[in-house]
Amino acid sequence: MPEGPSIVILREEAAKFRGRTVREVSGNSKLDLERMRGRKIVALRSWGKHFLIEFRGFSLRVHLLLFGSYLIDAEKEAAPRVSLRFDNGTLNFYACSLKYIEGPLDEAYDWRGDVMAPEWDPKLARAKLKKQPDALVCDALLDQDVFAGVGNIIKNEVLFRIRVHPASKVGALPPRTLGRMIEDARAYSFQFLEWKKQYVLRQHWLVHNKSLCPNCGGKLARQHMGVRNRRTFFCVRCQVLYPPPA
DNA sequence: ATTCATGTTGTGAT
DNA sequence: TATCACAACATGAA
Repeated sequence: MPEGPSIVILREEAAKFRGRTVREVSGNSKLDLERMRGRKIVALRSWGKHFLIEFRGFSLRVHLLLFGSYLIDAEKEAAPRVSLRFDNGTLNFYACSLKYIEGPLDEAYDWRGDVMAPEWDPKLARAKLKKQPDALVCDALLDQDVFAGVGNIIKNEVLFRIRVHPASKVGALPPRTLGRMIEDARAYSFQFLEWKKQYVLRQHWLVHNKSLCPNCGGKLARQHMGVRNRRTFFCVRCQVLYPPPA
């Protein structure tokens, strides 16, 4: 579920609850869920992997983490972390992290950092990357402060699409290559969104969870890499390492 | 049956 | 004080 494009789908599916009043609330969250009862939803928004239910004065932030899920107008056996009932349906979240955001969302979030947002600002991303020249690109793409919404699948696919080795240093990328990484982080995220909506995302993976390079036919490398130590799939022949090994 | 993974936060050690 | 490594969370797919 949980990369940025999937949260956009959630936001679109939940849009029918905008303007609706919470009639019933329940769930096993430790938060004071009662706070939402009787309150009207001002907006349903998202920032990166955060799904935001905005009320007047505060918002509920839902993060699906690795295993989280949701159901609209449906239930399952597992106990919901939070269940919101409206006159026109229900919104259920399972195995997720909840948090209240106090005050206006525009003060809590910089929408320019969300790769899925209309406000996305590639120049700002470049400026942030300039401050971490020693970071590996496989870590930089997962940095939610730079690329909010990018997750491990998008990371792997983008690096293959731009033919950059995941262990490359941010500061060693030629400026045009860095520009392509920033551009493709957004472009592929929207491609991901379209494929996911059509239920054909998985079949379009080029390297993620794959064993052979679609470009040269060679065996893909698979290793846990970077300070985040996440699964990384790449082709040592087709993806260029910056700086080049000595 | 067992392992592992689209992710983040908090804790305790260094 | 700051940084780091790891545990915890929790569920379905392979």
